[in-house]
Amino acid sequence: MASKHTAAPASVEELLENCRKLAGLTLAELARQTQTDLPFSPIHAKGWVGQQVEKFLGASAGSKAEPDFPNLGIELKTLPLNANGQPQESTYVCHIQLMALKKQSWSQAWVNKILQRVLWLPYEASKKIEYGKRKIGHAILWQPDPRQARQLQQDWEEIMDKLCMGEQQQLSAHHGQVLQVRPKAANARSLTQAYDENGQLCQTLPLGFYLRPDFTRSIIEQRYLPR
DNA sequence: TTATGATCATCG
DNA sequence: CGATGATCATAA
Repeated sequence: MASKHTAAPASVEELLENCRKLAGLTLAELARQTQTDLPFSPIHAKGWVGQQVEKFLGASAGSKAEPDFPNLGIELKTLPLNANGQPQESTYVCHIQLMALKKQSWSQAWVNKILQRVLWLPYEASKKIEYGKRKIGHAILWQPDPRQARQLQQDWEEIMDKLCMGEQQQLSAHHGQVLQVRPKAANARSLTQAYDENGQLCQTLPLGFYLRPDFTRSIIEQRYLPR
């Protein structure tokens, strides 16, 4: 379903070429490209940049069982940068299905599949810059290096161990070196079902996986290392 | 309601 | 003042 969307790119090259067209654009120019208006109040349009970039690049929207570019196996993530050119916030990766987390292996984990190939698209998010004048940067097609892969798997296994034991109440964003678990909900009153320590159904906060800012920081810094 | 896109705002 | 927990918008 891509009625209002650009056609999905057929190749990585095509996708990267489209990214080059985005590089340097301001958010106001992006809005023109996607035939949208800049949000009246950015505070009430938190996901706006990500959604417009999806539209521009022809990512599949609202899909839940596939990466943004299913044929390429690539996940798209916009990466807001602060005034110092660094990620300030954690990056949401995916929802955690608390009712279906039995006996998953890291290699089969949805969060792992998403993170196999990520197209990072950094952009200026400093509030010192007027919203419409913030610029989009150069895309980075990334795959975790061995060390990063190890860190991710380690955190995931620690987290999943607790979740599988029904200990989601004892989990917090404090766990995990690079991958963390945090609430992912409309608000603190929206609950979802899960099993508690005794295997009994209970109501709990919906959770999601997030990447810590230090981790995404290291990803964009990799680009400046000699190869 | 669940999942996507995220940032906000308070607290330690 | 950075990180955690809370919150906002939208699609299906």
